[in-house]
Amino acid sequence: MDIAKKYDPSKVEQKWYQYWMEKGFFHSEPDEREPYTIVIPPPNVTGVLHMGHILNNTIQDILIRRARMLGKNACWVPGTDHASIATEAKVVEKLREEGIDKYSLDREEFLKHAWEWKEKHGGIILEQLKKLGASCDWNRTKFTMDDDMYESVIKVFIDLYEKGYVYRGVRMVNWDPQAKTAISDEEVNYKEVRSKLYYIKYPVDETDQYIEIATTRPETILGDTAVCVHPEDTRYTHLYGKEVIVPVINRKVPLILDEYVDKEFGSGALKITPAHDENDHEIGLRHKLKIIDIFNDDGSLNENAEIHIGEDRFEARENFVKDLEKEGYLVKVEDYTNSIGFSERTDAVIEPKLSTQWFCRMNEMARPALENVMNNNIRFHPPKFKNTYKHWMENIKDWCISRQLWWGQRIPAYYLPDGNYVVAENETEALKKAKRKTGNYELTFNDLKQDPDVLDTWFSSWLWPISVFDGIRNPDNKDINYYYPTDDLVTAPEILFFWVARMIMAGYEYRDEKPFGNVYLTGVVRDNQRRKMSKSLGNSPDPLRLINQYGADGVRVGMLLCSPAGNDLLFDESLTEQGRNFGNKIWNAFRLVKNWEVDGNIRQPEHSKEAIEWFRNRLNKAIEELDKQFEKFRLSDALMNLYRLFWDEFSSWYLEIVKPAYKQPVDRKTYELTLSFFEQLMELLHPIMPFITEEIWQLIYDRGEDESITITEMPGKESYETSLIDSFEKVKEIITSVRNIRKDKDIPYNEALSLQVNGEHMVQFDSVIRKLANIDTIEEIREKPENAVSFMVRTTEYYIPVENVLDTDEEINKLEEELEYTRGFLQSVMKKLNNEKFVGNAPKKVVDREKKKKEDAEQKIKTLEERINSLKK
RNA sequence: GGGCGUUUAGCUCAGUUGGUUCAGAGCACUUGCCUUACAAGCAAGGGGUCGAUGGUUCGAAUCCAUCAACGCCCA
Repeated sequence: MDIAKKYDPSKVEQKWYQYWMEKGFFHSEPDEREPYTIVIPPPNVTGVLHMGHILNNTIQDILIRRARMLGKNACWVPGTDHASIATEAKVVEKLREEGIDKYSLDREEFLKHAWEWKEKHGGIILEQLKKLGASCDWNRTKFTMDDDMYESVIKVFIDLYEKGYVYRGVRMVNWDPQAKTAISDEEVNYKEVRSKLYYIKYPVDETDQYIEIATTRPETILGDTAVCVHPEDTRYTHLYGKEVIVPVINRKVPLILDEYVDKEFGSGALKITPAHDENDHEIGLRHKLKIIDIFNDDGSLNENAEIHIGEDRFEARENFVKDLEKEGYLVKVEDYTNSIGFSERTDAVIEPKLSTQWFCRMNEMARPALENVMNNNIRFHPPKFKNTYKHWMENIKDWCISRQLWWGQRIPAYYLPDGNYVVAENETEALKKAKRKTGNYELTFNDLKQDPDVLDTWFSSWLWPISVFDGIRNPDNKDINYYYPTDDLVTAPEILFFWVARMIMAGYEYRDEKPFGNVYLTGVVRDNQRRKMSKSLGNSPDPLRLINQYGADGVRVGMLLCSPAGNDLLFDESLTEQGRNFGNKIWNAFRLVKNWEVDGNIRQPEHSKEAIEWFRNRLNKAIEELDKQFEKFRLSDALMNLYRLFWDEFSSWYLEIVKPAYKQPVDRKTYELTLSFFEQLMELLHPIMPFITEEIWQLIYDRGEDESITITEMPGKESYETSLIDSFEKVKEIITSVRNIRKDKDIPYNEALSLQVNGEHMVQFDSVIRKLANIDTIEEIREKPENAVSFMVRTTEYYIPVENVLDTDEEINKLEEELEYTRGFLQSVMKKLNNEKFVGNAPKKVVDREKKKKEDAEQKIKTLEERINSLKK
């Protein structure tokens, strides 16, 4: 067979992916097998594939492929998320480029553009995942705005409303003046910003005194409705009951007392702006203060501000400071660093704003969600995230679920002319309910006005593990009953609360059951300088370029090489290169084996028989380890295990032993067993490197029309002998020592040597030693030979007789070094054994071990001493 | 400010309930090899007082306390 010297993934990968798709290997339908289910964390329709997706989906694919090969009915549901804010922003931007203003369109027209945009760009990531080899059940692809998914969300909203969990309320929300919508606390990024602290004096009414306050936001002075001091702050006692005059606009406001104020900060007096600060708002409620909202939705000042009307908040700040200065109210300005919230979506500075929004009460739903994580019904990997989760769940706040956008599930609340409202699935239902509620049977559709807002995107994705199987609308259908709860969820810790926690809540609320058994939290992908990968830094490699360059298998291995669960991973392209090199190693090992000429008439050499016996045991040990590693989600370790098994044990030891001499044929038995090992290795590796393993698996034997490694059975563990594996480790040490002596003494490999043994020695692998170290005879001796170099493996002494090349002094030096070390070692062992407390308290097993160490060391010392003496003669 | 976490070889990380023959791996590094599967390779080698201090223990990388540095989350 003619096989290329270098493995070329690009030719192979497309071929097999297409084959898998044509044969429908990834499709799942409920049957009598045990299900294994993963739902994908739906990527945004706005996004393109980045390294985070590569990591996340590589892991999911490994898990799902392994489950499939373990005989489970594996179902990986793919899909995308409508990402209301991000997508709407993109569509608005696109329209603007075309000269269209969003507000010149009505809702229906705008949504038409949004859907067009989604159709065009929405599937990009999913298509890219195919290049990675993702074995999703593509027939089940879902989108959070599909009709059935949409209906599920509305149904849940209504249900929660009727249970009293969903309510309308006035709250201080995080207002994004650019997107003109409220966003949740989780969508606000706080950053340290260098700003200014302004010290401003307010005249006290009917006196000639002033009270000084400090603020970073002087423009909000225009909305001040009080000045507050601490009740224990004696500096202001004489001013109790007075009024204070807001500078420039001369509004009289009360001086109030509240313990919230920090006496140490600035002058100890605080201006109170209930409409524009969360804490001020609470103080305002306590003291029944007036609330003056001075901002428009876009962040410009409105009439309530009295001056600078229409100016943007930052422009108004500058101008108002000039006013203050001119009129002598500005005391001083200091540089100041404070933390300011920015919108995750638009990066605009968040404006705390009072508004009426829809909220979802969390306390009741949080309880089972917390409990079932703490008691390990749902396991987090790594478990350290339980702490973070607990902290969050115990301090959970109600969830603001309305967004002032058009792209998303529209809130099913209908307002009546009298300000009342009803919540219903559709207009017809709403009208019925409205008539009943008001007793006014004259109402018509024209009297109903549906809430213009849509729901937070997470309010649809928290149902994902249920709604992809239509479990909200049809709670007893075949799919949901079979696939739910799903098995594993793989996601980033950044969305532990946004998404994971809420899915757990929805799971218990709507199925009375967890949504998944395990949550594997991946790390954050960073570059080798620990910087987060981001578009703006340009430090993220393009995953598709990497796949083209190194192959999907190479990228998957590269990604996994740096992926301990939950830790940040420092990705570097050299890792992908290492992945590619591993593929090439596998390929060349295959070339070697496949190019052997087989002769059915020759006998199987002894060394091959021995090697096969060893590797069979070694392989089964690895399989056992792999089972444990997968059980604990230690995927990096599993990869490293396979990497070393293939590279070191199989290629460097096993193949080197069974490899026939140049142009010589191999016996049939060895050939067939080697192919079988190769096949098993490919099967074990398949979940991690799906493409190259399929290619080779198909070439090892002639395969049938519908066969594939993808659906073949994973090799199961058989028993193995640890002692045999350990004996072979000694053999490796012997061979390495001989190689070192050859190198040391400049003895070429093709010059055969003889080996003499004094002490305990297993003859089982002697022919392996003969072959790999080029030894012609191995004999046991009782005396120290002359003219021989020696080495020790454990307690056994080995000699290689050499003529003329023995440097006695050097040999003695070497032996004396070893003697000294062994004596020191014995001393430390004796220290333990002479300690009565150790012998008395330590377990017998440990003490026996020390005794064995002592005996071994003593024997070794004796051997070394004798050898040195005989050399000195 | 509150909470959580991390610190082991040049780098990235393992290290089970404290106890195998001086703490392991991968990469990087050093040396010798274009040996007939693979230079994207082969053979060998060096490298760590386990962040610091104190304590518990016969015994500590592992348990406890304090401190330091870094990171994340919340405010």
